[in-house]
Amino acid sequence: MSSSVQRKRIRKDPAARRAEIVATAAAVALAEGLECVTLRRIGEELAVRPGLISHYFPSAEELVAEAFGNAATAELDRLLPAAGAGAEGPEPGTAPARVAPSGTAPHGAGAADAGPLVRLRWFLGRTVGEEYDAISRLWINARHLSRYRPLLRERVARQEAAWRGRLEELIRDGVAAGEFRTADPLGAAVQILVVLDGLGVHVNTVTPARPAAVLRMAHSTAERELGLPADALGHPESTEQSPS
Amino acid sequence: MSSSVQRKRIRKDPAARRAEIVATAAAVALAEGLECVTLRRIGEELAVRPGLISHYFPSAEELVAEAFGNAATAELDRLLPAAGAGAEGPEPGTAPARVAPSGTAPHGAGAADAGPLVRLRWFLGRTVGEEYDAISRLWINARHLSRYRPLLRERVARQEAAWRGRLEELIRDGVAAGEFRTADPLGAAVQILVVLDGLGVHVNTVTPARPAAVLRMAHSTAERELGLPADALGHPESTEQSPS
DNA sequence: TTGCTTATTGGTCGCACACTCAATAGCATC
DNA sequence: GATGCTATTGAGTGTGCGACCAATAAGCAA
Repeated sequence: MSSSVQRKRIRKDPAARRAEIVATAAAVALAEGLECVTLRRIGEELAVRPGLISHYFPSAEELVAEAFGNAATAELDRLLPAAGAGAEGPEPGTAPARVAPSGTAPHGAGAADAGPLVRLRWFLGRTVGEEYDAISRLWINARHLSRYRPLLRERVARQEAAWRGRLEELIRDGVAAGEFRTADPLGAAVQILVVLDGLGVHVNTVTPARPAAVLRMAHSTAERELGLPADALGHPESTEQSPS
Repeated sequence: MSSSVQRKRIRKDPAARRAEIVATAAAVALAEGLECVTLRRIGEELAVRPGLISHYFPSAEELVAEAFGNAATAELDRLLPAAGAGAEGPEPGTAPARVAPSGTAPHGAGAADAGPLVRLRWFLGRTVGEEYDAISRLWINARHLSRYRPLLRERVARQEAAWRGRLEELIRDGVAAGEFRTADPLGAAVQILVVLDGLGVHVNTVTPARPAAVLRMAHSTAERELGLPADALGHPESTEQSPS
């Protein structure tokens, strides 16, 4: 009954099909790496011929860049939602397709309507642990591949700017609310991100267990740069549920 | 006179040939990336058939891992020479072939016989600027590729340990000499390296100019962790010759 | 000089990739 | 129900890769 391949063509709306392709590519990129985003792979994933993918993306590199941009944007929105971005969502229907946020909705401590300090603590708490590993892997992947792929390089630069901007905005909010104290919100944001990058590069390697001081580097950098008392941002493990 | 290909076989000592292959692979890895280390590419570089390369390296992955290890070791020795490693060199002739250190011999400020503080300042001074970019690129490359290549992953872990150990040793020397003050030399070393990694991941992307505070992050981390006064380690650009 | 070991060649195979393009068939519209 | 647009297929091209192996010749030893 199921031995013959399905020959039935499913003809879809170009915009919807394109969105579907991008979403699939983003998922593959996040889970397996950008080099697995190939015409064949994505075509197979969607039960569609490779030629169709190249119909929507004349060059494969475009798809790869789009996949990265999509995945990174989704993760940024999940980890560091823009202030005031509640459940309503801006411009429903108009927004380009994005990979579905994996499970954990930012409802509660990380919600965009909480205070800057709480939001920052929540963000930093999410940047340690296995949950963040896939994102670290994606960034390393993209940063390396940027060496050879101009289009991807540009997308990486744009995402960098987005993450930097989002964090800077959070810091400005905190300064305005009197929770943070810094003369250079952008500089503080960059420093925190540099430390996060440095902490994240080891995901693909087996690294000896790190002391708490190292695991807390992003936290202590933020505390120092934002004029917060030590431990104001919590400990990496204390924000999470207790390990089984 | 030179139209016909050279058919003359040059038969070399296996050890020498192997060393030659590794050195070439390391150079290609450093200059163009680990994915350019292929049987064909290295064979062409040495005017030799690809089959010969696989004769010495049954799996291509082994060669890639070896190339990385070789390049990284050479760079470590150049940037952070082991204390007491002067011109004599340990066990001459026995050491495996390494890519030739590129020009700048560590004679002077960075020499292994200088004091720990001077050596550290020299090292940090070398980690900013275009000179270090190739090394940053290599590390990102290797860290990403480690995701798919177990042999390389292990080599990366070994190199990480080597860099960490070398820096820790330098710090211990400094503590013993009364120049540094820390209760946890290893922790300090790791923190400095994390910051360096974080600063280095952007080499393949166009990034907006960074403020001095960011460029000095490794310096200030070291000063903080080693109980040094601010600016004790100099400024990134002041250690170098003046730009033209 | 002769012989022998083995470093080196030349060729082949299978695989995965991006890219091209004429032919085909869904599906909305009339 | 017929028609036309176009999303989708199928088939084929060329490239580069690692791996494999029998044949060959370089250079050392007898």
